[in-house]
Amino acid sequence: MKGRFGKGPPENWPSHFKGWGYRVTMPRRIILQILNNAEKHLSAEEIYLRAYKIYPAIGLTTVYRTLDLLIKNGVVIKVEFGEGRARYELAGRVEGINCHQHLVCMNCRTFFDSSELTEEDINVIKKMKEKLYRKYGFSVKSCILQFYGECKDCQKNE
Amino acid sequence: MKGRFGKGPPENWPSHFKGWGYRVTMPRRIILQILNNAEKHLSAEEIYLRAYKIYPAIGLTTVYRTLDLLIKNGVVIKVEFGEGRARYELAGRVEGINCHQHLVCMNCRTFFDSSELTEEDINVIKKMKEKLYRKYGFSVKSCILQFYGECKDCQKNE
DNA sequence: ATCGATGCAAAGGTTTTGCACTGAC
DNA sequence: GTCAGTGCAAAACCTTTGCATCGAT
Repeated sequence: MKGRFGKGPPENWPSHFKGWGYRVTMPRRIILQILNNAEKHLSAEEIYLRAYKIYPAIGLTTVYRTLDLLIKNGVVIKVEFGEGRARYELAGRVEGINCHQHLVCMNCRTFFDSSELTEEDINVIKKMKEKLYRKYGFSVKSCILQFYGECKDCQKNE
Repeated sequence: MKGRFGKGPPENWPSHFKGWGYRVTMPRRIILQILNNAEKHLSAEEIYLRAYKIYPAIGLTTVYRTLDLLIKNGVVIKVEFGEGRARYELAGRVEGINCHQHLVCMNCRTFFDSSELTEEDINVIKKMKEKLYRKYGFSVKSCILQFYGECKDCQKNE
């Protein structure tokens, strides 16, 4: 199971599992489809439950293993919001970088996406990316901007 | 154990545990001291091991509970690098926001800080903060910019 | 003296591993 | 027919909880 990280996700990934040298199986097809249709960051268990409805033979183990594979190939990003479980989302490519913006309420622990990066934001991130390459030889593939604070509701109930 | 999130860390926090209405105990003093001297992001176990050398009576449970307390009071930030365990670091306040920049190698899983935010970077983050408040009523207290990619060494061995 | 804080042991929850079986190539 | 991929059960981990005891105030 060699990671091909760096090549980025092929356009038609379902069939391109093969392109990476991996076998195309039902669980893999389904997991990718679920991630593609996901309206939010899903946990491994949530992915498992959705997959189960379509293909009850699936095991949670396979979900974890497939996610690892997709992460290694740069198709999926693993995110953690301090809940004690990881969440996964498709890496959407913007300007050569996959960039996600998350808000986490430190009080009630809710979290959500805010994918509202302006052109200016993206330019700054691109500059940071270049600087990190010059300075550390580190090649940035994706980035997560996680803001912690208090959500509207929690501020009210202060 | 009421969180006082939002007030920010007092300048002389060891003695100010008391200021928050909490008792000043040996474990708390030691854990804070360890975090203060830490050269990197420490896991709960690493903190425990360091504390143990100074005060062998300490328990891992207390480490977790003290960290929760410090997080709730905005003194410590909990970070996750996808290792399956959390790490903790002191929240250094910059321009009203605690901001951290992390690099994580998706191949070898090493990670490190790059706390090199330019004035421009900080301005952009401040703008984002303001926008998030206007748009969602979300009050940003700290932010983590996590870059995922490949480190120098892993690129060589490709 | 009170009651918050602690340590231990046990529980809880997520993720990983071992192994025999299955199915994609 | 091979061997990568799978599912199950068990193991491994990290973190939290219950409870009796300790100690800061």
